[in-house]
Parts: sequence; structure tokens; C-alpha cells
Amino acid sequence: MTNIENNDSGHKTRGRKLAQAVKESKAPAISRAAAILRLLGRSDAPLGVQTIARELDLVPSTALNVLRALVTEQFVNMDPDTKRYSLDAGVLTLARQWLGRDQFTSLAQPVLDRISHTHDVTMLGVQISGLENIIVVSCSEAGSNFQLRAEVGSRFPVFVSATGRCIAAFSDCSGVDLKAQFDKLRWDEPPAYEEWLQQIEETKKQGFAVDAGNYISGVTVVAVPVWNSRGQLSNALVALGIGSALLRSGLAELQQALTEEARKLSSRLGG
Amino acid sequence: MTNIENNDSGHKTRGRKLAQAVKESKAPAISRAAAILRLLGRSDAPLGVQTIARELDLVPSTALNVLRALVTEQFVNMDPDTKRYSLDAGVLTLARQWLGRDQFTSLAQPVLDRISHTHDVTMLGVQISGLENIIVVSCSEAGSNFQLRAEVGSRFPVFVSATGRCIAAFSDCSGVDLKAQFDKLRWDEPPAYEEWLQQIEETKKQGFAVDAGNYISGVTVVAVPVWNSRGQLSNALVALGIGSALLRSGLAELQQALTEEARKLSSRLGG
DNA sequence: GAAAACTATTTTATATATTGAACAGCCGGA
DNA sequence: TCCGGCTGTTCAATATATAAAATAGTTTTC
Repeated sequence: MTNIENNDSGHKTRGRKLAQAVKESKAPAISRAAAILRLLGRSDAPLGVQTIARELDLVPSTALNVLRALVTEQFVNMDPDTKRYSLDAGVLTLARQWLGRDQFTSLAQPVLDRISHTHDVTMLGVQISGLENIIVVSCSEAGSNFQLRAEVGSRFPVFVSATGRCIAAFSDCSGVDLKAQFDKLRWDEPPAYEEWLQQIEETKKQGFAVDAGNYISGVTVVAVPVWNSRGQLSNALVALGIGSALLRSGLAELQQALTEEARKLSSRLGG
Repeated sequence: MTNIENNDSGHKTRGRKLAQAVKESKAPAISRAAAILRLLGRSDAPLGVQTIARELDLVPSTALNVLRALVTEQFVNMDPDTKRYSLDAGVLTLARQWLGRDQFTSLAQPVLDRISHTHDVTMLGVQISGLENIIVVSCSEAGSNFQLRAEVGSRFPVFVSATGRCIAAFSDCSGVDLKAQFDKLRWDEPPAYEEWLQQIEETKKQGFAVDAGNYISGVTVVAVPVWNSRGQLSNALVALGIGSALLRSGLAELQQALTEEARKLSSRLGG
């Protein structure tokens, strides 16, 4: 089984990114808190104050203050014996409330289930908020052949793979250095920049995007845009399949089904 | 269908609670952020800065700063047109990571499914962290009769219903004014305080707790404690059923099954 | 159609959160 | 047993996040 994950290189880059965010924000404690939460989320085992502070380039006492606040807010759990910190169930409450209220997820789930079943592909519903990340918000896996998996909550760079081409094609990217963004991406088999631009043009014409093994070799990704009530690109339906299998079982039909369902979803999101 | 919810009285109490938390903490921005996140989670529609500030007794400019920080951290989404704020999918990422790493949820889910199926009850797995709230972390609903429902992520007061009696019986409650806590609880049919104390004693003896229609009239709740590796009360298995139906289908057997499974879970949580 | 009442946002002085050093407790090694 | 290197934690000085008023824009109201 291929597990798709956002290969955040991280390490020391994170510390600097955080330092920037802290300086520019007028509520730096929140940036620090977010960084700590994400670190704890990534970590397999509970972490101590020093470890956290070192990893994020924070002063230990500051880290302690932030952690204590997060503990009282029930976002973080502290083991009183080992003095180790880990995520607490409080984060669940928020996520649940979000899921319950998001129109796209509730409308998209049955659609994803249907398509994944009939076309034997892994289907994802993703959210596109701003031009930072895209987030997988719902997921339906094909039953037959064991295959591709992406967890709900995973994040990916905006411009990568088929979804990336969709965003580049249909979002307002004025003021974005596409070349610079492109250079930051990590693909299994990166397309040339010119080639990529051409694919974006193609996407504009046909209304959906295809990634034929660029992001993950051997895996074909199809993404179709979903528009919110104000006509902005807010979500996308994404199909993942083993390249050869997808070609055999009718890529054209899948694309047609996807565009049709995306159209319906877009109109229903208005209501 | 009865939807079980935490009837947080809220209103102006929240403002004062937040004010306290802010004063005592050394990272008040985090308390404010948490309050805002929870408010947005509760709200059906996106909210404006002023609304948020008024509801939580915050200075608008402070609320704005906090909101902007939350937006850059992708926990909150702002609609640039309407300037309204709502939860963003970023919270999902954390929740997903937590769920994936929590031993109890992964071990408990199959158990819940099995019991809910064989005994035709709604099963919940709850987490007990500290003495503030308990949180529903997994859930399995019986198929046959349409009935009781509690969402994953819901929170309840610690001492309420059957779970409350478990906690009172098996947690270290020294330094807790039980009477004061008891008086704050809201039940459909509250037991007398003396009666409640007696039930706690009973719980200590038999190893599980029963709430026969006190919390929600007509609904019987059974809760059995689950202990973590250091022998602390960390979770509980909770069964919910229509009182009459439960009595008919064998309450005793359900209790036995629950205690047995809780025992197994406790030992496996050590590994 | 103008003004009133609302909104989000910027500004600046001050109360305060952050810092970095010093403190206390713990464990492993010599 | 003592020491050196860890840990989490406290404390006082300072850099800074916060609060209240002023600004600017938008919808409502008359």
C-alpha cells in the first residue's frame, strides 16, 4: 500500500519559519502554540519541555508557559509523572464541529463513495483555503485492489500534482511567483517548467487537471475544481489510481463523471 | 432520535471564566484563541470581529489580532468579502494525528462495535483527562432501533451520569468539593446528594456504575473504568440504552461483558 | 440622499508576556 | 558518595502585546 504523505522537509527550516511568523504577528503566542501542537501531532511519543523548545527554537520557559496554557485549554495533555506532553482530545471537539458544519464534506462524501466504487479509484475531497496548503477533508477508498491511501487532515503544497494545476489554472495567482513556487515542489518525476505551464493551459481549456505519474510515479491523479457560492475555487474532487489500471478501466469516463459531479456540487454549495 | 449534548449554560459565564483564565495564565493569547475557536465551533454561521469580541468580552482590536494569527495558522478561515470568520480545516489535521496515535481509540473501536451489536446498545469510548471534562472519543451505534446518539468530540461534566460516578469512585478526588460539583450538575431527574454518594460507594464495590434514568429520563447508562499503564483512570466504556429495552435484554450480561472488556483493554493499554 | 449606526481596522501609550539566568530536583557514572 | 549533566521550573528586567481612542469604510435608516 502506498501511503501518501506531505514530505515536509522540516528540520531547521521550521524554526526559522516560526521565527518569522512570530515577528510579523501581533499575537506570537498563538504561532508558538500552533507550532507546538503540530510538533506534538507529528511526534510518535510524548515530548518534554526541553525537547520541544529545542526543536522549535523556543526559550524553555516560554515553551512551558505556552504548554501550560494549552493544557488548561485541554488541547494538550501532560503526564504529571513523566512531565511529558502530548495532544489531548480537545482538538477532536473542534474538528468534529468543523466537520459537522462544513457543507462540502457532507455533500461530497456520498459522491466520493459512489465514484470510488464504480470506477475503482481512491477518491479524496480537498479544501483549498488561500494559497498555502490544500487539506484532505474527506476520503473514500476503493475496495477491490489494495492501494493508495491519504488520511483525512493531511496537507499538501498548493501547486503540486493535479490539484496544483487546477489551482494554478483557476485561482487568482496574480502576484505569485509561479516559477519560484514550482521550484520548491517535490515530485517523483518533475515535469519541466514549460511543460507544466502548458499543462495548466490545458487544464483551463478542459476544466480539469491530470497528473500522469509526475507526483507519484505510476499513479495517475485527476482533479476537478469545485466552486463555492461566490464563484471562488474552494474545493476539489481528486481521483487517485494506478496509472495502468486507470487507463484500462476508462480514464475518459472517470473524467466525465468527475466533472459532472463537481458541477453538481458547485451548484449545491451555493444554496 | 435523542441527541445527547453538553448543555453548557454559557452566556455571560463564559466571559468571566475566560477573564479568569486570562489573568492567571502567562500566555493569555492562547486562552483567548481557544475561546474564539470554541465559539466559532459552536456557531452555525461565520462570525464577524465585533460579534466575537462582544460575546467573549474581548477588545475588538485584540480579537482581530488573535483572529489574524489563527488565520495564518490555518485554524480559522476568513472570508475576504464578508470579513466573517469560521473554523478552518487545520483543526482536522491535529485531530487526525491524535486519533491515529491514541492507543485507546484504536483498541476500543472493535470492542465498541462488538458490544453495541450483540447487546443492541449505543456504545461510547470516553477519555477522562484531569477533572474538568470527559470527552467522547469513539462511538458505535446499534443498528436495530433508532435511538441515542452522541458525537465524537462532545464534552460532558466529569461527575454527571454513570461515568461521573466512576470518576468519583476511582479517581483521586481529594481536595475536590464533591457537594459543590454535584450542585452544578444538570440531570433530567437528579438524585439526592446522599443517594448519589451511596451510588458511588456501590460503584466502588462492584467495579462499574449505573445511571438508571437520572441523566436522561428513560435512558440507562452503564460505565466501566479503563486504566492506563500507570494504573490511573484514563478512559471508560459507556453503554447507553433505552431503560426498558435494556432491562429486557439482560442488563446483567451487558455489565459482565463490559467489565470483562474493560479489564482486557486496561491490560493491553499497558503494553 | 444624507446622516446615523454599524462595521473592520490602524495607532500609540502602557500594562505585561517574554526572556535568559539562576534554582532545584533527578539520574547515571565514576 | 560525590560529581556533572540532565531535567522542569521560578524570577526579575525589558522588549512587546494589549487596550482604548481615532480612523475609515459600509450598510441601514429616515
